[in-house]
Amino acid sequence: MQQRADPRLLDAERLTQERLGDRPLDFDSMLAVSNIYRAATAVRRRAEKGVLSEFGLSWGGFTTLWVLWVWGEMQSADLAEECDLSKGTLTGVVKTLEKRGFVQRTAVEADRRKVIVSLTDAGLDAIEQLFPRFNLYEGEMVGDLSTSEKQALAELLRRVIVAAGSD
Amino acid sequence: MQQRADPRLLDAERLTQERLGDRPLDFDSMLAVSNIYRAATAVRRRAEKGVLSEFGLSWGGFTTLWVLWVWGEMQSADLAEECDLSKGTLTGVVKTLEKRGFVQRTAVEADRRKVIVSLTDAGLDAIEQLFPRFNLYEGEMVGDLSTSEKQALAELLRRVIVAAGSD
DNA sequence: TAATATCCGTTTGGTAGCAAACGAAATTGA
DNA sequence: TCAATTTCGTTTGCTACCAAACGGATATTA
Repeated sequence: MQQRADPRLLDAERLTQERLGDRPLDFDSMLAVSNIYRAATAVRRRAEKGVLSEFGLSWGGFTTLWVLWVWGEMQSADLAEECDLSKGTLTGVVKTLEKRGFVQRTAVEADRRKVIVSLTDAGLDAIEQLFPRFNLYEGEMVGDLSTSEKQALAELLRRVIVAAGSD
Repeated sequence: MQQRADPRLLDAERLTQERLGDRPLDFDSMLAVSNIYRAATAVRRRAEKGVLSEFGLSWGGFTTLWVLWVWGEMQSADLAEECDLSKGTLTGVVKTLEKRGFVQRTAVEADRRKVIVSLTDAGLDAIEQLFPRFNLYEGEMVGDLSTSEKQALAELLRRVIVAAGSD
């Protein structure tokens, strides 16, 4: 009597069960973590190919514009922190955004080591136009989920972020 | 009477509500998507700094070894597909793994355009040692969640993967 | 002060990632 | 049979990303 495969698993997940099912592994954690990563990749690629490419922005560039929009101008180190990038990476991202005319750097008089990054008018314009459209994409990507499922998903992930972030 | 902030939101999420709360945006989708991405970054960084660095492996290199372990030797294009990488990227990852002595390339007699990638003995050894430890990390990173919450998380993400993957 | 330590953003050197162009090898079709 | 097309994996040119080294600027301490 043929047992039907669990329809809630992706093909790759099923094969993994077949091949590793006899080992003492934590499959629930494995599936949760690997799906976090796969979902993030899918979401990023979709957004980059869709809205973001029209503005010549990568995910990182978009995030940076978004943070500056919501938080206002910031010093480089804080911006890196908020965008969840290393400061070295941020230097490159800001350089690219500067070329596109979306942000500007300003030297700080009082402490000449520091640099303030802020949106230009063009950058403000771009993010004001872009974000509502980005948000529509977000809606599509989690469109299969009900409101309470979206909230549950966000909350579960919040706990993962906290747990994984604290070494 | 001071309203207390919702303790279930991260600081950045709270500020976003403050700054954008009056706009007609889909906040539930926004929080779900951005937390997917933040969780993936946190998980990846933690794993790379922890177990993976001991074996000189990146996330992509690890994934490739893992796929070869579970699925067995594969032709390049299929391997790229299964690892969720472009074929160009896979060429580089395999090159790195070859240097480390973990995989080998074999020409296909019948069709000389094709290349089979397979684990070496050292590669098999590495993934057999590595995966159980990686799995412990996975367990820690979602350790705050109950078994049923992990399963719920995986299932919600599965639906996001499907929705975001189908353009 | 002057010497030392710390802090800040950039640079460097490495891997990773993509799309698109490429060249060699099949396959198709006329 | 042979020209055109398709199918492989690699290469190229670009951005992104990190850790660590760097060099200038500020703080600290003697």
